Amino acid sequence: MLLMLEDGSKIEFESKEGQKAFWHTASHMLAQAVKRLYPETRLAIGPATDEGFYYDFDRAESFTADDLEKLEAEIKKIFKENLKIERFVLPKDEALKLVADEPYKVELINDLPEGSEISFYRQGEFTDLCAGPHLTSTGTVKAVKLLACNGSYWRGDSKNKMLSRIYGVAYPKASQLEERLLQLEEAKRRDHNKIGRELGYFTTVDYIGQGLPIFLEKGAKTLQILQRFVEDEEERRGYILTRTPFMAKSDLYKISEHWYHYREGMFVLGDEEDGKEAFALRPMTCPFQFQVYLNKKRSYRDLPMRFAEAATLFRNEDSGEMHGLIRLRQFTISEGHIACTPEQLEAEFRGCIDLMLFMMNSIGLSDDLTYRFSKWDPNNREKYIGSAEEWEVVQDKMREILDNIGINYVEAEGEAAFYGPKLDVQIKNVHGKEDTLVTIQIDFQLAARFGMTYVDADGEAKHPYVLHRTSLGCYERTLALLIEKYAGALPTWMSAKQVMIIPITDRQAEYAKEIADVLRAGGIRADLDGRSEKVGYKIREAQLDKVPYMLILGDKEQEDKTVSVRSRKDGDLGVMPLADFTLKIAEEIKNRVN
RNA sequence: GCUGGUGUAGCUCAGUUGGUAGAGCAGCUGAUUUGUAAUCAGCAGGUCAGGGGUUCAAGUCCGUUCACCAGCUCCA
Repeated sequence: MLLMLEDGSKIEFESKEGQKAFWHTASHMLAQAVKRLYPETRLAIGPATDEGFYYDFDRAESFTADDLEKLEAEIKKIFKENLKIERFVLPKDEALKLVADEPYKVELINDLPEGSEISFYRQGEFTDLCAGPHLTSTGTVKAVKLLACNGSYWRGDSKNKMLSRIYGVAYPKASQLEERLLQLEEAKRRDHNKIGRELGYFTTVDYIGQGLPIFLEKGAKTLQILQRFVEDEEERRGYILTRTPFMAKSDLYKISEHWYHYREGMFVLGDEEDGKEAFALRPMTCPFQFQVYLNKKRSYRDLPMRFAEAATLFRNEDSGEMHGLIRLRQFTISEGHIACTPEQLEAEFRGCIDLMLFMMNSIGLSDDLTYRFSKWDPNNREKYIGSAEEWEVVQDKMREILDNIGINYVEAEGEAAFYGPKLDVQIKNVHGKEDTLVTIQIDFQLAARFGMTYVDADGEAKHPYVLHRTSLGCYERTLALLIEKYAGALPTWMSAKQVMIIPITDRQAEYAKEIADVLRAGGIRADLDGRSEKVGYKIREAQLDKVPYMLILGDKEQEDKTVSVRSRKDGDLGVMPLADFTLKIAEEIKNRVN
């Protein structure tokens, strides 16, 4: 659908820019409705996003669900009024006069660089400071839905006042809105936090606490499968397995400086006041795994050294931060550190990316990833250690490697770790919210801090580079994304239960046991429902469990020593000898078919 | 941590202006022995998230703690 913009240009609604102009116009209509119904409200900002639009308001009481309905009705009036949208530009003094009653707008204008154009958009009685672009009239918007009202800080800073943010979506056709609302419903049906609980992956208990999930049979099993997969693959790739403590004396964290900079985020045990020893649960693995390196004097001939561990970490997150399996207080990461020489850095970095891609391909998430090159912020020096020159050199090296590999990344300033730049592998959850799944970091600082050295060919002691990396990411978070990707029905190779055996009557009970034994002996996770002997069959339950394969056994199958196979993916596969089925599923598991 | 919402049986939900806690599904027992989303009958299941307060009387009103959800901030 072609949209007309107020500057005379035309744009497709389906294009990203078109959608933004449309949603931005809708956000102005929301602000107009708010000013009509609640004139005492002060306006902050109201941009379009990739998903829709929002507007931040400052009002004594927050908006209720009832208010949202009224506002929706008022917006509908505004689009029926078909108000013309006009742009105009004012000099700074006149602009400030125009928005004198809107303190947030005054602040925005005062913060504009000197000499920049200050533009406004007017529709009917409503005028807003805005860079545009916008539609030509409010009549183009035909359908709107206000989705939620939440708090948000002015300018995204938690030191500032909390405002009320109203989220919404809008479309040129009612049918498009309906379609979008259906999509949102569908997303909820895939939400790992909902179906993960329903399908028996995990649960939470209020008297255990926030961010501490209980993994149920299915979740625990899948986590074990993933961990074994990672450990086997890393062993194949020359990693050295480590096993380090979950806690340490404060002394360790004083060397790493976590004690001074990350104290809030740690669970501290013991009494540090009385001169007694204080301990803390580990929030990261680095200083523990470094001790393996430090255990002996190292030569350049030892390098690269690759260490790996399924490392359980503890972070005392703020109470509002936890979310399903995405953000936890205790979690296990496929952790690893590589010590190497400068000459080995590129090959090792490439190796990390190759391993990460292998993992993501194996679990089927590789198509959903984006890459972020996280750099330091030269204007915020106190957040980072090391000199500007060192940072620039390492970042240039990292960019060069990334370009050589041909990874399509976005650069993000101020997202680096305090000791070096990162490649963050990002993924969006079912609600469109982005999180880091995997991270690979170059560290040119901590080796010196921990006294890690190697004797080089020239006899000099030197500090190695350290790569901090994960391969599969944090197991719990990755499981969450997998549950959402596959709507709870994981590929056969990582399914906690691969085959459900269903005898139709108790005459087949013995045969069913026989088949279960054969499959289990072949390493296939086959389940013979304990109640099958009594009840007959439980096909309905098996479907709900979304088992990849069901074997249905009747008199005929028993007599012919065959199985009737029903596949989750391919439906009814007919009757076949057990050996044929065993070969088929073993092949599928071996090749990790997703 | 901040803003808002939610909390009744394993699950989905009823529960009137405060007056003895209910249904369906799941579970158990018995019957049924069946070919792909619901066979029949019976039984059991609850400190209404947890303390506290108001009241003759609280699932319902007030306050508080906890947990869950959405968002902000922060992060793997």
